[in-house]
Formats: sequence, C-alpha cells, structure tokens
Amino acid sequence: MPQPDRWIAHLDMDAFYASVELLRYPQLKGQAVVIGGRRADAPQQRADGSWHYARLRDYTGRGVVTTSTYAARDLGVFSAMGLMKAALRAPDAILLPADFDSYRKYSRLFKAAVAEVAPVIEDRGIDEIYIDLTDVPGVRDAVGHDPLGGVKAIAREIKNSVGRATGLTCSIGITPNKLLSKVASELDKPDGITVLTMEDLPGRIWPLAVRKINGIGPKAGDKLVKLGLETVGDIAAADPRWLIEQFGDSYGTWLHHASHGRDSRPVVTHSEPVSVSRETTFERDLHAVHDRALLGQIMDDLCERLANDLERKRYAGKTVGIKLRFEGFVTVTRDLTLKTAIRNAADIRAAVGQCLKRVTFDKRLRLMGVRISNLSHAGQEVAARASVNSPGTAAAPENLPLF
DNA sequence: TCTGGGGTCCTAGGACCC
DNA sequence: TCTGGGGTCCTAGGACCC
Repeated sequence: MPQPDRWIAHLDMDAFYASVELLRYPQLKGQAVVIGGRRADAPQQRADGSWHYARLRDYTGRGVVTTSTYAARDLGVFSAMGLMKAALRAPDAILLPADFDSYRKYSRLFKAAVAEVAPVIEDRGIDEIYIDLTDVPGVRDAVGHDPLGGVKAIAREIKNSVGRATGLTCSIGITPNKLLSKVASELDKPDGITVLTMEDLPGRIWPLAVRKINGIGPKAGDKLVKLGLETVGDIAAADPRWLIEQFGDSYGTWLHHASHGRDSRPVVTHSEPVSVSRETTFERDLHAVHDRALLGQIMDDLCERLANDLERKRYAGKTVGIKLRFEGFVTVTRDLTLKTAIRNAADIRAAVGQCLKRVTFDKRLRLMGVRISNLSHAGQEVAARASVNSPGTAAAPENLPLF
C-alpha cells in the first residue's frame, strides 16, 4: 500500500470547558451541565458541606450556551444555543459561569503535552490543534511494514501525554491532510482515534452530511441541500462546472476538491494576528439619544480594554473600526484608516468618534464593538500621542447624536 | 425563546496612481 | 469625437470558525 506523503493529525479536546469544570466539581460527573451566561452564579458550598448550583430554569436575560456536557447534549442542549431556549429543554441542568483564565491554563498544558511528542503544531483556538506527524520518528520508521500501526501508536502516546498533564480526554483524527483529519476527529468522539487513508473516502466520508466539512456553514449547507446535494458524496458526484455556476469560481472549485478529500494546506506553526477587537452585547437594547451617556461610557470602556490588549501584546494599528448591532440583529461596520499607527485609548476613542458620525441611529442598539487592524509591532518608544489624525476625506455632514 | 465574543478570509466597488 | 489597463489601498458586508 502506498504511504501518503503526509500524516496530519487533528486533535480536539472533548467538551473542553465543561470537562475543565468537572475537574473542579467532580461531583457533577455524569450530570447535565451547561457553561455560559453573562454572570451565572458560581456554585456555593453550604455550612453542612452540600452544594448549591444555579439551574438553567432560573436564568433570565441574554446569553448563549458556550459548552455543554454530553449528558446535557442528550437533552438537546448544544453550543451557541440561546440560554432561554436551552432552559426549556433542560430546566434542571446546572449552569456554571465561564472561567476563561482556567480554560486558557489547561489549553497551555495540553498543547505543551502534545509538543513533547510531536512538535509541529498549528494552533486552532483554545481547544484544538493540527499536528504534522510526518517526520515524527515512530511514523517514518513504520514505512514499509505497518504505517497505520505506527501512526496509531503515536496518537495513543499523544492522548496519554495530554491525559497525564491535564486529566482530560481528547479525540484525534489522522489522515493525509487537514481537511480530512478535521472530519475524522469527530467520527469517534469522545476519547477516540480515527485513522483514514484516501481509500476510506467513499466508505467513511462520502456518506456524511455536507455540513460536516469545515468551510461549509449554514448558508452554503442550506443551498447545497436545496440543490439536492445532501452528502459529501453528492458533491463529489456533481459536475465541477455546475458547482462553479452555482457557487462561483473560487468556492465552487473548493467544494469539488474538498468533496474528493483534496487539501494541500500546510500545518502553520506561527502566525501574526490580523486584528484585535472588543465588543459587548447589552442587557437591554439601548436608545442612541435616551441612553447616550451610558453608550458613551460603554464605548470609553471598550476603547480602554482594547488599548490594554494592544499594550499587553505590543501592537499598534492604523485602522480603527466600529461595529454596531441594532435590534433586529442588523449589523453595521465603519472603518477609518489613519496616517500613523496608534495604540492608546484616547486616540482609539477619537477615531471611533469619527466612525460614529457616519452611522444613522434609527433603531435601538444591542451591541457595540471596537476593532483595530493594519497592525504593526509597537516599538519600545511609547505612546507619544499620535497627533490627532484627521481623516483624509472631507468631514461627513454633522450627524447627531454622537457619543 | 431570538441569536456571545473573539477571530479569519473573501468579495466587490471606488479612489488613485502610473 | 467616448474612453487602456494594471496595481494597490480603502471600505462595507458577509460567511465561517472556535
């Protein structure tokens, strides 16, 4: 059997946030637990030693499920679901507040544990990574006799290392590329290992729903199904010229390749951030005039936090953008590119003010955000305030209210 | 019962320059 | 006498992902 030219692993931590919480509250093992909510109450131990937990049914307000345990998923509660909807399905489920500091700590621990076994790692967020196993000794050595066995042994070694370092389980998919490995890691979850070669494509990948492919989201998924393409195999069987007619040159071509399991993207071990942002959804929708002072304060605060992030990460940026989401979920963005890179809160706030002038406020607001992009490494020389950068274009007509 | 917060990448039109 | 062509930057929106 020909050996693929690469072996790429995708490792996904099992129900990551929920599993980290279970390390802290082991008595909750097996129960329906949901992480999420703006300010859910942390569990409290009573004088008699028993615990009091917030329940989903008691939650009021905005917010979504961040993660749920497998027991909660059995009740129909999944990530990104609104908490009020989740409460209808699982009123007795326990609700825990998210503790991102803790999740980041375990994220560092599991990645370091993997790196001891296989060092070529691409970060894909807090709970998943790609790993290039091609040049790991146990893999190369196995060429000729038992390549799949060699790869599986490495996967077991990685899982053991992660388990020792964190007490957590993960699922691993290993295939010739990132696209297939991402799918494969889901096929035996939790705590599984799935190794696939190109020969497994018709049997294991083609029967899957189109949405299982990373890159086919809600919109493209709906459109494919409406066109009669429900499985990955349906896409693979479609005429590529027809796919291009339906989805455009770039996406149509990609769909064709993806459905045939073709993907040559490398594992990227280092990347620079493109943008940094902060945003917040309000407890209630706010009125641009009536709540003007409050909105101004919230925006001051967002700029302050963004400036702190830039300071900590040692970046400055030339393009400042705002994001506003109105009632009805209509989202508007405005950008302004300055002549020099900035990083402090006052300069960001001034640019935000310019952006705000170009927005019409005819509905209540539910979210505001600030973003900075066009990033450069901020030098050691600090914060001589960039001279007030006026936009190159003529000033927009005065447009009230402005906060 | 409406839908968090942090990101990346792509598209498309217009400005502007050579 | 009606009309180039390419390249790059900027802006706005949208799809998608964790």
